[in-house]
This record gives sequence, C-alpha cells and structure tokens, in this order.
Amino acid sequence: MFEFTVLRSEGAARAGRLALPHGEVLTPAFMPVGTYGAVRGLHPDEVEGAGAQIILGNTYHLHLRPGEETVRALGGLHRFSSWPKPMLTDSGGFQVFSLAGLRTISEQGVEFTSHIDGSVRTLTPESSMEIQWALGADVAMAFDHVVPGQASWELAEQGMEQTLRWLERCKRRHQQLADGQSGGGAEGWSAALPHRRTAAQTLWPIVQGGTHADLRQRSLDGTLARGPWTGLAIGGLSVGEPKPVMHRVLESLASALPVERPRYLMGVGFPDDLVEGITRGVDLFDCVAATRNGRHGSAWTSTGRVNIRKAAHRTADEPLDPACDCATCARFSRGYLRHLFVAEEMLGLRLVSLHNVRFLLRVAEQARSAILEGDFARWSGSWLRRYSGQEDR
RNA sequence: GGUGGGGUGGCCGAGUGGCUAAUGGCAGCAGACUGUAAAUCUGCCGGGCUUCGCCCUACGUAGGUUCGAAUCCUACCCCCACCA
Repeated sequence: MFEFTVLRSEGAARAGRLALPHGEVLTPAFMPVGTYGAVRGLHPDEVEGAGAQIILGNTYHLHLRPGEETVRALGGLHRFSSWPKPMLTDSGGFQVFSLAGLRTISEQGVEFTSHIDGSVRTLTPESSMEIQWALGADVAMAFDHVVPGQASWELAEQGMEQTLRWLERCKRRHQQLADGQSGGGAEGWSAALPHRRTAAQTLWPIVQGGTHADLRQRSLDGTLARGPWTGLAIGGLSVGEPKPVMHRVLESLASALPVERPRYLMGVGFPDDLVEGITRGVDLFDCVAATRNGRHGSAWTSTGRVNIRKAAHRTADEPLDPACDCATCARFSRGYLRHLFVAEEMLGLRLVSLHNVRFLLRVAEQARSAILEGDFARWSGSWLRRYSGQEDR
C-alpha cells in the first residue's frame, strides 16, 4: 500500500502510479478540492465522470461542521460523502494562512476564532491528526505553518522550523493512532479506532521555507531526516509570490526530492501552473480555482481564459472550448451559459465548474500521455504557446 | 369638474435653498480569484477632455424669487387616488 512507481520520466517530468487504499492514482494528476466533503456544486458522479481519481477534504472546515464525530458516526468521509475513490485531507495548515486575521499561533498549535459562530477552536499537530484519522482519508497531511509569499527570510524560517517541529508531533500522534493506541494526550480519543473501516492512512509531510532556496533545502533535509515518508508535499507556494519565483523554488527542489516518492504541490494551480509544475517534477496538484472561478464565470480553454459573462458571448453558439470533451462543452453554447449566469441560475455555476475541473484533469492526462510517449517537451511547449495566445498560426 | 398626492439620471428610489453630477438598490460594463470565511469581491456607470482635475448639459415644461434652486413661487403638461 502507498506504493509509488515511476513508469517513465522525461527530464524532470514523470509519469507514475500511486497505490492507495481506495484505488490507484495515475500521475501526474489533478485533485479537485472538496473542502466540506463535496466538490462545490458538483455531484460525485460528475466529478468521477470528469476523470477525477482522488479529491480533497479539509480538516479545519469539516471539524467546524459537521464535526469529525458526525463524519465518523456516518462511516467516515468516503461513505459520508459517497466518494468511493481515494481521498486526501488537508490538515488545516492552510487556514493558518488564509484565516490569518482569525487566529493566533503558538508553539502548541493554532487558536482559531470560528468564522461560523465565533467560538474558539484550537488546532494542534495532534488534534489535526486525530481529526484526519477520524475522517479516514487515504492520505493525511501534516499540520504546517504557511507564511505569505512575500514573507521575509526570518519569518519564512520561523514558519519552516515550526513546521518541522510540528511534523515530529504529527508523526508521533499519527503513528499512535495507526498503532491503535489512545495516546493518552489531552486530545486523545481512542473511540475513533473501532469505527475505522479502512486498513490504513498515510501521512505526508510538507516542505516549507517560503521563497528562500536555503530554507527550502533545510526544510527538505529536516523533513527527510524525520522520514521515511510515502509521499512529500511542497507547500507555501502560490501564496502571493511571482510565478518565476515559484518555478525557481520547484527547480531547486526537484533534484533534491527522492525520485521514488510522489511529489504534491499544494494549492496549485491554474492550467499553465500544472504544465510548468509537471515540467519541474511535480506529480500531484490540487486547486480551488477550477470550481471557484467556475462559479464566478471564468472558464479555462485551450486558448486561454474566457469570462462567460461578457456581452460578446450573448449570441455565441459555440461551446466554451471546441477542443474540450467535457459534459458542458458537449451540449451547451456560450450564449446559453452566459444567460444562465446573468439569470443567476445555479446550473451555470455548475456547468462552468464542471468544465474547469475536466479541463485541469485533462491537462494532467495529456501531460501523462506525452511523458509516456517521450513527447513531453514538445507537447508542453506547444501547449503553453497555444494557451498564452502566442501560438503563431 | 373638485380635492389630495406625485413627476429625479436605463429602471426603482433618496434628497426639501449652498457640502449635489445628485445617497441607495437593480440592470449594464470591466476586472480579480491558486492546500475554499468566496454562487464572492473590486472598479466604472449623463457627455467631453490634457480624467487625484477641468468644461458642458442635467432633477416634467416655461418663467420667476435668490449671491446661489432638484429643493421656494407662478402657469402649464402628465400620472395616481378619492369625490362629483
């Protein structure tokens, strides 16, 4: 279980296969985000039909509602949400960043003021592991400390070192849970164990260090020293830093990351980010943009972005993207989609979200095929040219 | 015919003498969104220009009062309610 096999690589890009308790994930892969146990707006059948092999859930948000006890009582996140395939839960670490105005960090953990009812919720490395264990995803993520992309070296070092210290606590607690021990800590809770149906859950660490190469290297070294791991994540990117900076960080890490482990670039990205990331050795991606932008009327197409609300599409009879094989493009015109947005019909949000999800999944699928055929360099080059509108024709 | 109420920018609707090119909302237009506090948020929205400013034209129509009027006065036109 949790085996990863690199089938073929071209440059830093790799095509692989990841075995998880709930199934296989062929990489490179995009993982749609289902924060609350649902990929926003989409039916699991639609998500699966679009080609998703694995989706995310969120520890912090599911802890707030409905609460992991409820999820556990209803059979764990897979059964609760009726998603039979692999799942990964984020640890709540990203909320340290995204809810910066609502939390205070200490060595022990993070105190959040719930945006729902104002109550104080504490997340620690231990409780994050316990919640994720109760949720029961195939992969749990370490509770990390994300700093903004503009963070100074000092701040980035702080977050990075804290992430390493928290990683040890995550690992210890996760191991205890896996061993079937209660742990005896203040947050310890053995009742979670008998209810678990799946045999296993693995824990992935997250490399931090901001935009600073030396910190990234230290983070990676420290992370590997605390291993072994079945996979590694790169966090703290796409949080305000320029794209070239993200590329540089990825390049500096690509050669240092263990070849035989899947690499997950957290929170990324847009279609071009996937291609750029795969080029630099990334295997897994997740991003809310597909569904969020979809709800906001922004669609990705093979020739760039389209804002479906624009008047220019009022009487447009063509699909969002003629080159797309998604269920939306198969039968709906831009004019109709625009109408749905203007009329505030929720179907519009769903259809564009579905298109975007499929678009990203297909980018990963196409990249994979190209790598397997030894054609990735050519494919990625022409893909990027076409997407950025610089294709000469 | 009489009495009362009302006519404000595409629509609805604030505003009762200077701080009003005129609050809001809707519609319209443009943009943002990357491990989801987001079906959200931001900007523009009378015309023109050398657009952190200037110049025109504007609150039913026509006059008037006033240093100054969407706001006060007069006449007229139109709408609504009730009475005949």
